[in-house]
Amino acid sequence: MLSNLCTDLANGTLSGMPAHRTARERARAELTAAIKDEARRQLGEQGADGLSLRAVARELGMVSSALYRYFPSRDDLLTALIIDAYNALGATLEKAAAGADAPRERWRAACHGLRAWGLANRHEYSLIYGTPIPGYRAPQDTVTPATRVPAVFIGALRDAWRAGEVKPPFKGPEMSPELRRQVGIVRAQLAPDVPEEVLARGLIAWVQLFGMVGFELGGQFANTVDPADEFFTHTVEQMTLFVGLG
Amino acid sequence: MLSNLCTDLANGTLSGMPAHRTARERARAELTAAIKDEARRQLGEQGADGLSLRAVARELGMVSSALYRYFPSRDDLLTALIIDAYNALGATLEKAAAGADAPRERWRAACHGLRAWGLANRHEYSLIYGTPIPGYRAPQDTVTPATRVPAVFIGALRDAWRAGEVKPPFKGPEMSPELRRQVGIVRAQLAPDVPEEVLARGLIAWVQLFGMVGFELGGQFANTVDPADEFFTHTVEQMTLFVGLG
DNA sequence: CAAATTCGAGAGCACCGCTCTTGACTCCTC
DNA sequence: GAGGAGTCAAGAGCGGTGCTCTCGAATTTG
Repeated sequence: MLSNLCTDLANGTLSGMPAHRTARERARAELTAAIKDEARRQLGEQGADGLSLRAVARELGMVSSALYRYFPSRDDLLTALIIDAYNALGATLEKAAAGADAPRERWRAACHGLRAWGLANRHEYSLIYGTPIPGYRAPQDTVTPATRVPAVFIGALRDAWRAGEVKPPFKGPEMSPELRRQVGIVRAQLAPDVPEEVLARGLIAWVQLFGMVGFELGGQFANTVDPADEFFTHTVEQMTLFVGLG
Repeated sequence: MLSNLCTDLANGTLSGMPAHRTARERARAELTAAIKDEARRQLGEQGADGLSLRAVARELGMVSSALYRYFPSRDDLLTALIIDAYNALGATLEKAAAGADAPRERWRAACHGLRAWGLANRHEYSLIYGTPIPGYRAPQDTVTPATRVPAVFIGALRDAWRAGEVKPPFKGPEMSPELRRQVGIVRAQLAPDVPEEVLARGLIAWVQLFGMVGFELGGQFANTVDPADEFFTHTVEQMTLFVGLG
């Protein structure tokens, strides 16, 4: 349990700062970071399946068993990479959105930012949004970083609504009470003043966006709209209109 | 090469019929089927990663090396399962669509059929539409069966157009010449009379649909629209309207 | 019947995640 | 400053994986 605390500190999962009171702690923090870096490198080359603890240890010039002092299992190492990936993507989107002024431009920027990040870090993208790794259950630690990504989109939509800039182009079907309730959960947390109908459209566009990036990464567009740059841009415009941000 | 022919025959990948001239050929065909069945069983339990040639052989009471007489590698076994999955899904959707009369109802039926099949066969769904297995390249044999699935949707859209039932609810952005050309590839093959604008909307809805099923299977809807029945139905209606099939 | 082909079985290679033990090292406390 | 507590890298080892090769037996073919 003391060792767990140290691991948490080294992983940066606690809000407390490094401290590094002793040389041992500093060495531990550095080695933990080196392991994650090498693991991320291997992840980028061969994907999650190709990530081998033994290979990481080999590359770092140590024996495989030594690595278990830093990450109790392969899954724990993967969890650390997942958290880092969520944070990296979240930061990227926040930055991309911050570059635009009007809410609707922030929405567009976030869409294009997501695709760009996914194409540049396809294995990390697959790690967080791809087929779940069998037998792996994401621990609670991943929830908070994961929230940063949708927050960018919902934030843009919320601000657009407040500025009176959201006008859906056609009337959709009625929402059932249960669906209203479910959408209301998100609403209560992030956008209490936006109507459920608008949030539901945003959610549809959100899913469409991730479907598109997933299809492109999976090569499902082969022989049709591949390369997908034009289709992506066109679809973002269509879905932006659909949401009412056009 | 002769053995390849026999394998192809046993797999049913050639259009020729069994023949079974000798007892050996019959035994080979039966064992090949048994291997695929057991592999499919294990796939359904633990996913593609959990599929082990040794475990399949063990379960069938044979030695692992004997299995290589039937499938030259694990990837070949996976390929056979992929082809079967495409065909099973394709047949399911064709049947679901055939149950409806009006084209727009066939479209809806295909949407709901896809989700139902994906939920009932999640690992097979992931095999064909999930994150690509690293290092695995789908051979040409998978292309034709894969085409059956989109053909159902495009067929419904085409028939609806011919019946004059397609009316997009709002004018979208202009399509670039390059995007027109890309969409035109699909158009030329399956729906030569449907305008590119309509096909592009259909493609957007298509991607949205797979994004939704993928999100649901991946548990991405947790704590929001989960269970996703209501959201799925609502979104299908929205996207059906978006395409102009409403 | 004899030759050619196909088959199951076994041994073996290199890799994997993970566990346990051992001996050396560092740190904290008396 | 010396000891004990805690931490560390290393090694051996377990059971698992995909895959290759060889060998003798069975079956099909001529």
